[in-house]
Amino acid sequence: MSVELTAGAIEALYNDLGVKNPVLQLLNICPVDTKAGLPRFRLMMSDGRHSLSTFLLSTQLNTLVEENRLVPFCVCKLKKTIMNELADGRHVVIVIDMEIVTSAEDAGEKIGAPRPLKPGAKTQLESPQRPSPSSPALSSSPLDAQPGPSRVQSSRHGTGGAFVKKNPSNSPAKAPTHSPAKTPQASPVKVVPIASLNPYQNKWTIRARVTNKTQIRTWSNSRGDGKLFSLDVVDESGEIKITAFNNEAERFFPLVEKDKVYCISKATIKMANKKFSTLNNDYEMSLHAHTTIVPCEDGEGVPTLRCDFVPIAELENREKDDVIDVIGVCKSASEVSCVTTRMGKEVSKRALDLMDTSGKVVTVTLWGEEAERFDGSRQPVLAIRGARLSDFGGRSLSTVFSSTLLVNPDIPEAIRLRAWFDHEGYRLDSQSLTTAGGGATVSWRTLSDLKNGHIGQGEKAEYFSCVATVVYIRKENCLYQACPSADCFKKVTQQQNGLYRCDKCSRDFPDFKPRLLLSVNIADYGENHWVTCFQDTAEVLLGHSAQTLGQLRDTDENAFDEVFQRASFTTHIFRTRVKLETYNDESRVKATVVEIQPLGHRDYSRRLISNIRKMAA
DNA sequence: CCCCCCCC
Repeated sequence: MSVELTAGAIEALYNDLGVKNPVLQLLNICPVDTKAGLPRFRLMMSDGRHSLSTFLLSTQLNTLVEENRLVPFCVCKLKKTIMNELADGRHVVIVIDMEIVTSAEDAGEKIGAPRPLKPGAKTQLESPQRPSPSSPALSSSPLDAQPGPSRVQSSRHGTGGAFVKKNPSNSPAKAPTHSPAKTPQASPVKVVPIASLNPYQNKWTIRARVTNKTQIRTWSNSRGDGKLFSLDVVDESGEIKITAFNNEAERFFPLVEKDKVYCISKATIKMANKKFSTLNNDYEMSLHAHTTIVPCEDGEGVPTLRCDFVPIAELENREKDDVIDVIGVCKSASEVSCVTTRMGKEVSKRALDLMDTSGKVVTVTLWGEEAERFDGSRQPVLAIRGARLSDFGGRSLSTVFSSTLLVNPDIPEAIRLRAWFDHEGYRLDSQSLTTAGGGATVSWRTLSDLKNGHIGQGEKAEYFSCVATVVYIRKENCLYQACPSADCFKKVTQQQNGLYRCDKCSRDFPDFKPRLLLSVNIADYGENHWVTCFQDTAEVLLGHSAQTLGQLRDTDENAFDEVFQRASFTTHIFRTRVKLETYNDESRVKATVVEIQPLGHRDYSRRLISNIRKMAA
């Protein structure tokens, strides 16, 4: 097999001379030390004449590595690259788009006898670990962490050809030069791709489009309080989350609009906390007093959000918690409803059914303001960038904070879907991946599973159902005085003046409402365990409202006791939420009952009864 | 410097 490499392309790429779709051979690939977040890969490429090891693969191409296709000796066509000059003068070629034109097996070996292009100013003394031409080992240290002067000198291996800027005739100049490769000092700071931003460099400007903008939010915790808002921005190389706090929040909030393009410079780049962002970047940005954000006049070239849509039918084969992009016609949308989270917060939600040309439908849940604003009445095409896959009801989707909704976006996929749906899709007998009611995922367990740590050991909450019998209910402190305002369940304290103080609402009330918090010991045939029932489940278990119980306790102690007697030794299905909670380095599994379905006394088995008696004794 | 991905 004969493969033609684009001779001279390495030199051209390095010097940003503009070379179209060069064909290069991969000689080596190694991960760059990114500490956290998505892996990044550094490549050594060859054009048969020269090799260069400062190629950086943009993360959207990581799949090529994961699929084991981008391996040494494969031949690639580089369809889009961006040359980026680091603070120390080294040039990094960021590969935005490429395709593999010849596999490693087919290419078989190194083509030609490429010599390293060594324009860097480092001498051998300064850089003893520099890869030798015969052993193309790459350093896995961060590209930017190494110090180095910013001069550019001619290649030691070259034929006198130097590295120069593009000249008017668009052909490399012949005269050798030692002039700095940096742009003249008078010119503005160079626009760099988002993919090249890192904490070690501070003179940069990015030109990026805003794809998401949050409202201003306030916070208050032990470390202080303040306000903030955040943006997601994108350019052709990647994306990054930007947060503005306090003064900067006030300063920039009115200036920045979604979908517009801005030049942004002088901000802090820090590691992204992947827990809170699904954006494709290891870093995020926060603004400071010297930050500038200027609207960009010629922003047409800056892309809108790029999506990698997963067909709805394909969701069946994806993992729970995968973050995916999806597009479909919104066949139907529920009314907006209000749910109370387990933290006691009220939040709006709306469920949509999305369908695509596979004829499959999936339910997507929107939250908060997004749920309230969404108008599904005209069956719009909805694209969601970064939705999270859940296994509720089989397969369903939910938006998260970093998801972006695009309603009737002006993209080919949306236009195709619209036409398809209006012509034939609308009458198709669609099949949903999400079963109504979601019930298909009940996980039946025993209390031994809980005791032995088979469930409830993860950071994330797990749900299980078990059949168990109430052995004992703690009467002491089962009722507390809760804040009377609608959504607040915080405990109140009575003041000198007789009023009840809620610290959460920062208000005094003339009264409180009694609320239940029951510690219940339940047992099945093998084990027993303490679980907590809050208001709703406690009322089901005891058969009385918290209000009634509060009155009984204060007026008729015997009747109060009898309620607890009657609830003892009843058997139910307990749907229970378990989670490992850590307080002061000590962790324990917290089990909260979220639903109780009575089974009645008849369902005792003999073993169950004897076990329960034993444990109650 | 926050948010902790929410509900069935």
